[in-house]
Amino acid sequence: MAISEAEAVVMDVLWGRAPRTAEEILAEVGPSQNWQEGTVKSLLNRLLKKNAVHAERDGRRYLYTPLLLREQYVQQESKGLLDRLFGGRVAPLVAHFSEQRKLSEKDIAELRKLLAELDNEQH
Amino acid sequence: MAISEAEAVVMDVLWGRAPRTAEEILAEVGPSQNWQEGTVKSLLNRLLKKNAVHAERDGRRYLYTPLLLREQYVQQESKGLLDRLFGGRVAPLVAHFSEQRKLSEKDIAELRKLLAELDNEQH
DNA sequence: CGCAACCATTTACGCGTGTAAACATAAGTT
DNA sequence: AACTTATGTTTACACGCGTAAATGGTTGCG
Repeated sequence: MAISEAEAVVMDVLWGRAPRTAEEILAEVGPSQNWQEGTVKSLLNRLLKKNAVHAERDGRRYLYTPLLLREQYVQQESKGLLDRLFGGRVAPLVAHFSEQRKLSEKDIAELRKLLAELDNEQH
Repeated sequence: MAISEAEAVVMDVLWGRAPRTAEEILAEVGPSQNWQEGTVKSLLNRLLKKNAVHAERDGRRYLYTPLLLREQYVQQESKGLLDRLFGGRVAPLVAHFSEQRKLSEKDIAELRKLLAELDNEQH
């Protein structure tokens, strides 16, 4: 089962640093998200059921560690979008942003560099 | 309210050609999706409520036309992903696909061309 | 030992979604 | 006029999600 958006927020905290306690997660995420403790606990439990995190007892509390890797998650999400909207091809996606003028100077510079590197690997 | 994935499938048909009757939509989408008539009707009604499509009576049936443009939808979806996963920047997204070896030769060629064009516009 | 504090687990509830059955209505046919 | 057919509208239902209250267990303190 896919992990939901709220769950991904919790994962983000764990991807930043792990292991973490529920309390720490709440501290980091509570302000921006306005979540109560119970909310975070529920999300953690759902993530446990989905095998996206692991919990290890540490005295009276648990330490949570991500099992699902950020790379995997990003991969799934981006591939989904790419397939649904751009026929699975990257260039049309970039073209889309280009038309939308959403390419910054920095983006362009980095893309150039990226292509140059691909060129080098080539032979 | 955002339009859901199943709803987007219906929109896709309408983006391909419009106006269309419910029957035509079902004919195009039923085989791949295994949907019954009622399902398509429900989705159309929800899209109506969301003002994503317009329905015009034509005798005993309706002709459905998209109001939400494909460009708008693609824009929302891609921006959402970009912001959530890549800090709103395009280059990291492409880098991600590059690392994943998801750039085809064709992609690379097109990206090169795109950058060249951007270069021309520049001055 | 009994109670308070601290965490976690369970339960809850309204909402959107995917899917469809049931119902309504109008028009064509006999 | 009654019956059938074609279409759309309403209602339904299970499930995941966002959010949190209620409940339960364990540990430290008086």
